[in-house]
Amino acid sequence: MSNPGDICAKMKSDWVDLALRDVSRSAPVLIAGPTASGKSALALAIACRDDRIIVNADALQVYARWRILTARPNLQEEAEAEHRLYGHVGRDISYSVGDWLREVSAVLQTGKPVVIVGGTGLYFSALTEGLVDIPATPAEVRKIADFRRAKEGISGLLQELDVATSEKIDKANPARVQRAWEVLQSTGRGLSDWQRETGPALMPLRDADALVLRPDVDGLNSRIDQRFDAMLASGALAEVAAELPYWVPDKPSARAIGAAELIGHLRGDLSLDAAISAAKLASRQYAKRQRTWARSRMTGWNSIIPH
RNA sequence: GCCCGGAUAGCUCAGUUGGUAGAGCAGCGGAUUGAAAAUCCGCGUGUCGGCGGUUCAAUUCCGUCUCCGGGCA
Repeated sequence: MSNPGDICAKMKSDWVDLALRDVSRSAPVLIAGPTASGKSALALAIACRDDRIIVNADALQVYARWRILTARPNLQEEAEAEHRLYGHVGRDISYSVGDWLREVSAVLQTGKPVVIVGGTGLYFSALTEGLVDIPATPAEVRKIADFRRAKEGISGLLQELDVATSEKIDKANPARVQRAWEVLQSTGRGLSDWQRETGPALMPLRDADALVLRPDVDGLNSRIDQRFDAMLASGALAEVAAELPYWVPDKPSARAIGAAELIGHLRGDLSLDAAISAAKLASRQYAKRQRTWARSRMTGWNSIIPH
C-alpha cells in the first residue's frame, strides 16, 4: 500500500529538485514542452509542494479512452493531487481551444492555486494571449464543409471567403480555409473580422510563472521510443483493441498518436513492429513541431533543461 | 568455381542514347487565434562501389576487382 506523498517523493529527481527552487509558490504555474519531456513529473512535484490542482493543457489527454496511449497520469498519480480536464471528453465529442479555455476559466474561478500543464501550444497561447469568443461551428456546417472539401477540394470554399480573411490565412492549408469558411458560413462574419476583437488574455504571461521544458533532442527521441515501449508493456494494445469496434479514423479522439498505427496492426494491415516504428516516428515528428512552437511562440517563458 | 542481375542521397529507387543526377520517405528549418498529438509551407553536392582503359569529356561504354541477391555445379 502506498501512502499519500509516496509518489510525490518518488517523482523527485535532480532536475525536478533544481527546477522547483525557482518556481513561484504563489503565482499560477504553466508548464509546456515536447511530449515525453517530463512535464507531468514536474507538475506533480509542484502540486505536491504547494497543494495545487493540476490542470491539463493537452488536446488529446482530455479524451476518456486513451489513458495509456496519451500518457495521462495514472490513478496513483491522480490520487496525489487533484487533476482537472483529464479524460473527461467522450471519444466522439469534438473539443477545441475554445472549449478548453472556458473550462480552464471555470477552474480558475474556484480560486484554487493551479499548475497548468500540457503539450498543446495553441492552448497556452489562447490562455496567455487571448482568444475571441466565436460561436462554435454547428455540426451541419462542419458536415457540409467536409463534404465539399472531399468532393471539390478547398478551392470552392476558398472562393467564398471574405477578402480580409482570404488575405490573412494560409490558402494552401485546407484546415485553415475550412475553418475560415465555417466561421463565415455560420456567423455571417469573416474570421479576420472576429479576430480583430480579441480581448485581453485570461492569464497574461506576466501573471504566471511560465516554464518550457527544452530537453536535448537526441535524449528526448530515445525517451519517446522507450516510453512507447513502456506504454505497450502496460497494456496500450488492449486499450486500443477495446476501441476497435468504435474506430472511425476521423473521430476527434482518433488523432492520438499510435492509435491508428495499432488499429492497423490489429486489423492485420501491418506487423506489430511496423506499427511500433510508425508510432514512435510520429511522436518524434510531433515533438519537433512542439519545439518549433516553443522557439517562436514561447520566447517569454523560462526555459528548463530536464534530465 | 561458372552464369545472370544489382551496387546512385540516411533508406527505397528512378535516370543520364557519354556533357558530373532527381523522386518518395527520413532529416532539417518555418507557419500555426476553436479538429492543433491536427494541418500546411520551404530546404536535395551525393568520391553515381574501387581501380584501370577508351574519349576533349565517363556516373553512363569496355576491362577488372570487391560486395549483395538469384541460378547452375
